[in-house]
Amino acid sequence: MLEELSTREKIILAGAEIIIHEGLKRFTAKNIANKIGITDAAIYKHFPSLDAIVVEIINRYISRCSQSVDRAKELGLSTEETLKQVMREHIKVLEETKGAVPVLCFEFSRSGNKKFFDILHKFVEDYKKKLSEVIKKGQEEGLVKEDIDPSETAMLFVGLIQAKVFAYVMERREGPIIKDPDQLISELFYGIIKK
Amino acid sequence: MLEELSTREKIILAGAEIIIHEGLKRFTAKNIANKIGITDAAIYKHFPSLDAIVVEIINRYISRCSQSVDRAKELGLSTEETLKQVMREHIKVLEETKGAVPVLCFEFSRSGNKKFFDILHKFVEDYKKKLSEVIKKGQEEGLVKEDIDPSETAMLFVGLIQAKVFAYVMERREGPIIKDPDQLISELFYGIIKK
DNA sequence: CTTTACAGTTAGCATTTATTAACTTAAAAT
DNA sequence: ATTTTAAGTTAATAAATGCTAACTGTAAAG
Repeated sequence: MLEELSTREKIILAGAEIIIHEGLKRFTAKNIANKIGITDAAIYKHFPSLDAIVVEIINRYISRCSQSVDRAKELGLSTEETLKQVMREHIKVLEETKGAVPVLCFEFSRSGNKKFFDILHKFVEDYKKKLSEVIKKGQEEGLVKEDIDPSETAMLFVGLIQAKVFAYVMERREGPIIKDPDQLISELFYGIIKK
Repeated sequence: MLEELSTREKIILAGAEIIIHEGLKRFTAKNIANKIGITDAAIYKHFPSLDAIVVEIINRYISRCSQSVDRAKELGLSTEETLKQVMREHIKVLEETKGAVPVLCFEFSRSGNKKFFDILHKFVEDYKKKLSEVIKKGQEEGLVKEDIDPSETAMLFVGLIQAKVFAYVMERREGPIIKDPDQLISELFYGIIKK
């Protein structure tokens, strides 16, 4: 294929792949190095520490997610369509990253590592805020129920998508994580009960 | 408090607490032992390996979840109330296990560890089957929308709960994971959109 | 040409980890 | 009263891990 990738880039990709397919316990310098045909020590020519690789992986995911929300908002759609578009964009990013970052969130939000926590926390807060605004607008327009908490629901959005990754993995499926994004969105929007 | 707990029991509780509050990387014999005032070697008087502790934590959660579905079904409630009761029971188990199992699911579903994966897989399939039956009954009775897939929706149940654990962890909250279970159930049932 | 910088190597160090072995002690069983 | 067992200890081992240091080759810059 296109072997034009720099070693730095290969490290990031191999690292993400390990997290996705083998779990955090296998995210070690040796495993990453093996995967791309160098030695573990060579990793440190490109990154000061393994933590730095994780930071890079997270930051890339975060910026893509944030951008995708902004992109959806800029389309000038109705509130309902904006919300749906945001979800669709999020699902797209998730598919491409196979849900690696949720795993990282789970682990590093609790690892006592302030650096990670601050990055992840800031991201989640930012994302929640952006989404909350759309939901709040929906409430003002009489579209969304008044008794729901916008920021709670925003987190539900994010979490729900991540849970789909779990189902995907547990059912040993191949192909897309979310078969029918619009069905999922519709269930969240209109519930599962008739009328 | 009630110091009547056996060491074995303390190990399981301390282990779960470490997983939820400090992450999997800190799930080590030494950390568990420190938490309950014994040495790491003493752990092995009660469990053959650390993996065995994880298996025990997962199995307990699983059997309680399964039981709670059966219990809810036996109450002879309406389909709608049965579904709600199942969710309430599941949330109760989740709270009592402090959300450790969803975290483990995320990690071990991709760790390549066949032992863990098989346990989780069996659980998910079983749980999905039981719940699907209730949902299907709901569809036959005209309660639940026809265009939803029962087993997909069963997984949605599980996923919703995972989403809540994610939010709980990311927001560094204390206390209950799900503040208002009935609100959550209602959102799933009736959606977030008005009418 | 020579120098310098880069990107890799091998070797090694300090630490951590899971686990085991050998020993102690106190309580329960005989 | 003696033996056995359970549950703890300390000490040790082997392997893995993160990371560093010293070295090597290559290729661009001067």
